[in-house]
Amino acid sequence: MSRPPARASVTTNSGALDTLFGALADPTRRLLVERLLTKGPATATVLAETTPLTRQAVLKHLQVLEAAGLLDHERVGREVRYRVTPQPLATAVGWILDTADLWDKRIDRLRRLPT
Amino acid sequence: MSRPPARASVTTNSGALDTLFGALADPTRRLLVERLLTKGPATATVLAETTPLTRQAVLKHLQVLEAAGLLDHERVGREVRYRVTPQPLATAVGWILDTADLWDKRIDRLRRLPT
DNA sequence: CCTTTGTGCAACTTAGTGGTTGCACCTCAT
DNA sequence: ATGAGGTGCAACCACTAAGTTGCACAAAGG
Repeated sequence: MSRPPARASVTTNSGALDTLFGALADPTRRLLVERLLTKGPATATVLAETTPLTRQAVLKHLQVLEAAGLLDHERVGREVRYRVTPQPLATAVGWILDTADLWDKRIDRLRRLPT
Repeated sequence: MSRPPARASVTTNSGALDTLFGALADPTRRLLVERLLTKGPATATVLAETTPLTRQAVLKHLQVLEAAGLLDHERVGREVRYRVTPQPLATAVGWILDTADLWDKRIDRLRRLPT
């Protein structure tokens, strides 16, 4: 028999947080987000100049960020300009705060235990 | 010449956030964290019973979480009990809030542009 | 002491990720 | 019309990640 490799996800309501945290897990991607926030929208080619990476690599990162909802793009002439859409960050904070809340409840429950 | 594959990270001050967000990017791991928070500390074997996964797989996840600083463990008899240490979550929120702050500044800067 | 229950470690498989290269295609300016 | 700059797509490679299996070792309890 031997249970077949179970690579499927365990939790059901997971997708969004997966891609979101996954996108933020890479330093290059966080850098790109910060870069886009401080210096404003830019194209993949321009962004690539500021990193040791190829345009293609940067582009892939931008696509990951966009899939996570953190970016969107707009075509101008022959350029494609990427821009930050930081509202999904609220989702991440949401989960973290909920989790922290669980922790608080737990502390609380422990506190009211009879010693 | 052909630039050799550059797999090194781009940003320098990255490690902690990398492992942290990376740890949170997996639904099983988030589930384990929540599980440990609601039901209290537990061993890998017990946790494995509540998932379709092997003990070994669960153990690996626990180790990833621990490497991210979200867990620690304590040996009792022949058991090893894992427990949540949620203070690194503050780090994650920290980065997100800083980033959101950049965004706010940007909005602000745009707002005070002459139209 | 011996059996049971739990942990620890290593090898292996498969899929995913981060990166490169090469080339085709579109847009703008001369 | 043609050349140059920018984008898009696909193939490919190396490494990591998520899972499995198998087995050896440690601690409790009869």
